[in-house]
Amino acid sequence: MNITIADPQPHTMAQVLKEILLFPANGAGICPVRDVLDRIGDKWSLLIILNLGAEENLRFNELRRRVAGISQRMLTVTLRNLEADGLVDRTVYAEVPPRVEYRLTDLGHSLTGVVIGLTNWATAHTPAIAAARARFAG
Amino acid sequence: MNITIADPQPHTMAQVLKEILLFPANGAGICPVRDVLDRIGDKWSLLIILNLGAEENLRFNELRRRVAGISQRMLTVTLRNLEADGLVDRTVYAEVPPRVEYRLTDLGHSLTGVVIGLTNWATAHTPAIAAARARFAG
DNA sequence: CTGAATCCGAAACGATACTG
DNA sequence: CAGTATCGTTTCGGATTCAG
Repeated sequence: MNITIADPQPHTMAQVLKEILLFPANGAGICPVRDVLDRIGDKWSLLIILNLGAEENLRFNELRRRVAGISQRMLTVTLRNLEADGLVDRTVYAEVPPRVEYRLTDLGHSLTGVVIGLTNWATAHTPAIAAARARFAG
Repeated sequence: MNITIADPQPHTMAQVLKEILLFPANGAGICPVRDVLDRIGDKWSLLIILNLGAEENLRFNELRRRVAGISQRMLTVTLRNLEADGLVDRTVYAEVPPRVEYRLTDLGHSLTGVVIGLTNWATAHTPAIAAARARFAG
C-alpha cells in the first residue's frame, strides 16, 4: 500500500495547504501543527521514536546507547513525555536488577510513516540546504 | 503522482527504520533528522512555510496577520533563517513605503509534501493524544 | 511598511551526584 | 539497571524602542 501525500502540481498543492489553514483550529487558539511540533519538535523525541520503531522494544540503557549523545536525564524526561502522549509504552519488570522495556504504541507506530517522510526529505535535501547556507553566508 | 512513504506492514516498517538508522550520518556527528529539525522544528518555521505554500507570495505584514500570535521580531528572524536555508526567497521593491515579498523556493515547495503529511497526522491523532494525556494525568 | 537593536524572563538542556 | 534531584548554562522568544 502506498500513502498519497499530495499532488505535486503547484496550484493543487496550494489548494491543499489553503484547506489545512482554513481548518477551524488554525487562527483560533490551538493549531494541530503547533500541537504536534510541541511534542515531537524537541531535541530527542523523534530520534527516540525512530529507534523504538526499528525494534520490538528497547530497554533504557539500550536506547541510551543508540541515541548517541543523549543524557540520562533527557532520555528519562523525553520518554515520560512520549508516554504521557500515548506514543510510548513503558513496562517495568519486578526483577533485580530492574528491567524496563519501552515500545511504541499503535499511536506511536502511526507516526513512523511521517517520520520516514521527514527523514527522506532531510537526507535528500541536506546538501542543497548546506549549499544555500554557504551562499547566504558568503 | 503519488508519493510512497512506506509499507505499513510493521516488520517492513521496522526494516525501513533500521536502514535509516544505519545511514552513515547517524551515530557519527551529524544526523539529517536532527539537522532538519534544527531548522523547521522551532516555533514558527513550519507555520510560515504552510502559509507561504498556500499563496504565490506574501508581504511581511500579510504574513504577520496570517501567522496568528507571532511577534515582529520572530517573523523577521525566522524568515531570515528560512532564507539562509534556501527555503524562502525575499524580494525587495524599491518603493515608498517599502514592499517586500516572500515566496517559497523550489526547495521550500519540496517540503510542503512532508508538512502536509505531518499536518494530516496531527489533525487525525490530536484527540487521541489529548485522551492519552488526560489518562496519564488522572 | 519593514525592519534592526536591546533587554529580560522562561524554558530547554547538560553535568553531576545520589538512590532503590 | 533505571532512575531522581539539584544546579548552572544556554537558548529561545516576547516586549519594547528606534530607524530607513
